[in-house]
Amino acid sequence: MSSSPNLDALSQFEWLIMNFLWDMEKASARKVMESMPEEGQRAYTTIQTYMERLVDKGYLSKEKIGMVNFYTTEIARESAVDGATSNFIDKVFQGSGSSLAAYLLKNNRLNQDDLEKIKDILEGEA
Amino acid sequence: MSSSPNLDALSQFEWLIMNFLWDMEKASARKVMESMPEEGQRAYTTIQTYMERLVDKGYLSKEKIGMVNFYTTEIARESAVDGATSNFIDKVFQGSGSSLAAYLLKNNRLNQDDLEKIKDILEGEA
DNA sequence: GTCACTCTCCTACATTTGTAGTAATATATA
DNA sequence: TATATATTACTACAAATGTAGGAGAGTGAC
Repeated sequence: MSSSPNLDALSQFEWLIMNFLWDMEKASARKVMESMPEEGQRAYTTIQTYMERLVDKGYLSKEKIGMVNFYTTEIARESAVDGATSNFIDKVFQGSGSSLAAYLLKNNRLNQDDLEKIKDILEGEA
Repeated sequence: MSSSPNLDALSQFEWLIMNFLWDMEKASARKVMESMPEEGQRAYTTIQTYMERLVDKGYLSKEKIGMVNFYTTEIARESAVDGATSNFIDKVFQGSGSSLAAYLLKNNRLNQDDLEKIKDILEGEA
């Protein structure tokens, strides 16, 4: 809902957590832990620590209900995606979004369906 | 030339350095320092430290000529870009390259020229 | 009421990252 | 040759990140 206060880049694991929270709206650390995929398996307290730090960074807020903390996102997914994408393009593609786009198209990162969808978007917009 | 041994993610600043080295083929720390843009201004020894660490990580190699160290890339730009892009797509777009592509198209990250080029690519490939 | 369980809060600690100073050495110059 | 300058190698240190254990407080089952 709010605009990003300062955009610390999120780590891989922080994104895992945030993505889950953006989908769920609100969840406890336990819930987050249980939802983690293979690579996301960490000790319960590790997850807790991550989430507390995300609160410190302003990405999450917490509300205690009974004895359990529930966490909610404070930053809109769009802003986070936006910031991350900008940074990524800046550092890896030296600021050129089209280089990234060209790269995606040329490196078989998109399947036929994707290409069709993109074509549709292009037709619709241009 | 070689394939990436282990793909530590590079930081913003490390990308600045690597991008310069990929363009120059070979350069001294001083040269790298002088080439840095505004945001890349750091003490000379800071640049040195970064470069030494990139050697440790296997991204660069150094060769001493006279009393000066010259650094060369050991990892192909393509592998690095590839790894970074995969990681980025995984963490931010949950593995969906087409989501990223769609995002680029929808968020005015591409200008008219870019769009034309992309259309050309699509026509050529599909 | 007691035991087992679970949760929060606090603490800890190794590693990585960002940043740079200093000592020793080589080199160019006056 | 003495001096200023440039370079490397080494060291340092704070902050951030990854990871988790332990103490203490509720709670549910008996």
